[in-house]
Amino acid sequence: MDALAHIRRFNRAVTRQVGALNSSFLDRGRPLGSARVLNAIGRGQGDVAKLRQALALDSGLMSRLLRGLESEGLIVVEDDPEDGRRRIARLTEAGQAEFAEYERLSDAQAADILSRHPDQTALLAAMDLIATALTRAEIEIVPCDPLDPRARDCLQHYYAELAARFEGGFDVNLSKDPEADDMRPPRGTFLLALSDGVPVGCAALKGGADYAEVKRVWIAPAARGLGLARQLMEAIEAAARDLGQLHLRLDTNSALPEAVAMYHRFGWDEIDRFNDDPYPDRFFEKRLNP
Amino acid sequence: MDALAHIRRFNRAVTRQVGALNSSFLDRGRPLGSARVLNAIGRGQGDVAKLRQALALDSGLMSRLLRGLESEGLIVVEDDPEDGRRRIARLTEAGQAEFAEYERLSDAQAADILSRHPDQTALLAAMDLIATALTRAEIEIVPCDPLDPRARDCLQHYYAELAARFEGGFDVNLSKDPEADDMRPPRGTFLLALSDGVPVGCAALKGGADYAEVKRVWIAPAARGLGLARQLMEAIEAAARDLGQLHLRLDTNSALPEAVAMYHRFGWDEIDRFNDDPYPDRFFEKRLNP
DNA sequence: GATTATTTCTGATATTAGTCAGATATCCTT
DNA sequence: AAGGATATCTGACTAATATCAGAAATAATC
Repeated sequence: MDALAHIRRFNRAVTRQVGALNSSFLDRGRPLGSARVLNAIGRGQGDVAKLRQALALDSGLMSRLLRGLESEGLIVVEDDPEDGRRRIARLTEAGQAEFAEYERLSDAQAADILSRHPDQTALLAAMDLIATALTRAEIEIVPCDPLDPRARDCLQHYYAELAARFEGGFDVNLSKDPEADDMRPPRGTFLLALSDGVPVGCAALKGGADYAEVKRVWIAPAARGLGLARQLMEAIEAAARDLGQLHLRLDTNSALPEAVAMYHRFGWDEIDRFNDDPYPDRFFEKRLNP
Repeated sequence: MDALAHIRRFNRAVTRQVGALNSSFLDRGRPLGSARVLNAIGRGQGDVAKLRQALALDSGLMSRLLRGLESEGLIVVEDDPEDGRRRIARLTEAGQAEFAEYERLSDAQAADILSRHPDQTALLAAMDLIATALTRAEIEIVPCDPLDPRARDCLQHYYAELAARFEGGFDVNLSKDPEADDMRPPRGTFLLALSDGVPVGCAALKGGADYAEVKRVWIAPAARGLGLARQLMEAIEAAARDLGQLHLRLDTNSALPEAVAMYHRFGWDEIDRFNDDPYPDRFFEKRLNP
């Protein structure tokens, strides 16, 4: 049985699924085009130009769809204060209610899919893997507060993975957990890799007097092998330069050979132990050009 | 991060994917409706009534789409000899060529998706898991020749799994490999579980003089937990009844505890060793009512 | 054999989606 | 300040999709 047969089967299965979702959307009595626009606006895509690009719509069609939603009282379209040519759409109260109904429909469908498999964790992992593969070009790296729930989410996965891979386990309380303030501007930063809003990786820069430390570099299993680590490390270095931190250090562990190999590959120099944290046994530094 | 966010992301990713596939289909200069009908016919859905149901089309629209394809010379629509009201569509030679082109387009896209992830095995496994979950209601169990490539495919997976799970490995040549003839009517049968044409499980009945043996019960990892084993075992028992084999036996191994538990659960009685095959160490039998 | 149901087909019509050309207002660059 | 680029909007048009009503042929049922 060749691989293509499996992909064809997958394509047919999800095509049906998408068709079912679309027709359930039509049950709300609005053509699919309008529904798509309404949902995109509800999801924060208010900028009409971006909206048009995201939905690949002709400007004429877009304009008419907006007029339609406007006359239904679901949206208002206002001039962009920063650019008189552009316009920005936002939901009215009625529009928000309608958007919430679409979200409810979509969530009900999602719950239904989830209920179709006994191993929901495996199903979610499979979905993540596929969604990441399909949207790999669109992973964006954004700064984020280290206490943001999405950041906490990444860190929990990170700690859990360390606990699983270190022989003696891992207790974050025994490690030198950086203060959140050290990972916020102007001292440092915390970066999140987002794929369609879902966090799939993180990395932190912890500011210090003599040097800055790179911490908490983690990539979701579903997103490994896509070159995301390089993107994150480059973003961290760029952030360090912006903050005037040109002397970087980090520590890691031999139990994470792919991390050790990665730092070597990315031009880090291995150095002697520079702290007394009980977990790391490998230490690196890198000096940046201004 | 809750599960629904992950599913929504998956939905968006595959919706885009489906959209891309659809628009690549449009590159062949035929509206999507016609293309869908042509493909359904090519995949064996010739019966116009079933076609209409499968694609959820109005009878008027269906009729016009068929006329369109007919006037393009891609299909011929003939009366159903068994029911004068019904009609049956089939591809002409030109239609088959056109259908093959669509398959090629779809395969090219499939190959492209596959190339987007470094771990293609994991990606395929994830696709299988999802496709199986989405189409679980539509798994069909069909008899099949034991030498059919799809059967060989299942058996290879089966042997590989035994090799991985038995302490000393597994060599099919040391085991009593049933002759293919014993697993064909009228002596026995070989059943395949198909999900949209892809084999996701198998089971064999090997005919014998005193009793028939159930062999080669295997479920693809992606399809486990869906109750497929019960379906297969019930189908095997039904086949045994049809063949007049009311005394069934099987052997298995303690290294496969879920199999042992399953046979107990399905009403099999554990008995003493009844053969000298080196691999099994657990033996079962079941007597069927006629 | 009459009645009812089913299947397909045709005609009429409506809605949705997609395309193109040009008008207008604004922004950007020089 | 002028010219070119960009964003939106409107009008005119085409194609595709969807819906409805009824005709014709056949099957199923009583």
